[in-house]
Amino acid sequence: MITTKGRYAIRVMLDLAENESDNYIPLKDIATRQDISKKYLEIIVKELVSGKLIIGVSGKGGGYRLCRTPEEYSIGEILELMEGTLSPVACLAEGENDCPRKKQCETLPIWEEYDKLTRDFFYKKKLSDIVPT
Amino acid sequence: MITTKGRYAIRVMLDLAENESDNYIPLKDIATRQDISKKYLEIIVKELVSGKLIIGVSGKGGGYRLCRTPEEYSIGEILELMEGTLSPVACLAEGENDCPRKKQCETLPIWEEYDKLTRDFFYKKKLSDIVPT
DNA sequence: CCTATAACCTACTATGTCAATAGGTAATAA
DNA sequence: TTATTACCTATTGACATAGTAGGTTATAGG
Repeated sequence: MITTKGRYAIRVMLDLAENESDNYIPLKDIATRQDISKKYLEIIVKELVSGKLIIGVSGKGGGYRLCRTPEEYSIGEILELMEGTLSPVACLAEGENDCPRKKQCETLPIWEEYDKLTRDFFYKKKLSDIVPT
Repeated sequence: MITTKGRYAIRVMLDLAENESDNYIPLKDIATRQDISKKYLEIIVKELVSGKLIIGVSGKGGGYRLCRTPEEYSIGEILELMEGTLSPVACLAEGENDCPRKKQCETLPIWEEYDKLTRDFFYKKKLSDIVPT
């Protein structure tokens, strides 16, 4: 299940997209607009920064800013960064391909199919598809 | 994320479908064939029984048996029974429709779309689609 | 230089879920 | 009466989630 971290991250990215300008946007403003604890958002934006999805600048006049246009962000990459994996089943998540029953497993094809469905859906969906025009 | 309970439940159902006969199938046999702890499977089949997906009979010669044909079981209903919900996001799970931001939430449509995608996928997929013919 | 503002950093914690295990009781057929 | 089987209650270790708390560093403007 998609957690608050992933969902909040998308809302942060959206907020940045909607309030784009020459200035950096302070987290305080995002927290207020989105009605999410600033402290908790700190954890989330930190990961967005280290994942190179946004840029953060300290000090007065600082804040956060997107480093690409909204069309160039897929929801999938945001979610994958925050959740660690987009896989809806453990046996398909990265680094866990060691199931001894893999060859004989009759259910694996379903999970693979669903996994692909999920990936396609979220990678095709762009940030710009959500921003109101 | 789909848990072992859901995944094991499908394997149990499949095992029952593949080994269908006039006799009831003891859990011990399923556990051996599927290589899953019998103790853990007890929890799972218990829920399958109370959810009316299978029938259990105690005593010698007892065991479990499907109560419909494999064509009549959707993977979705098995998963939904075991996981509690099929919703991939908390805000859409049953009984949690109390998000105060619902009306203004820009991300809700994505979750709804993904939710529908997931439901359609798993409810269209039948147990008989997996059983080797 | 000083101060306000803002990001950044480390640590902690309550709660809950997951994936089992343990040990027993009740039902049924031969 | 005995072997077999489902059924029942309780417990547990490990881990993840959703935060909180409090401090340090960087930067712009006066």
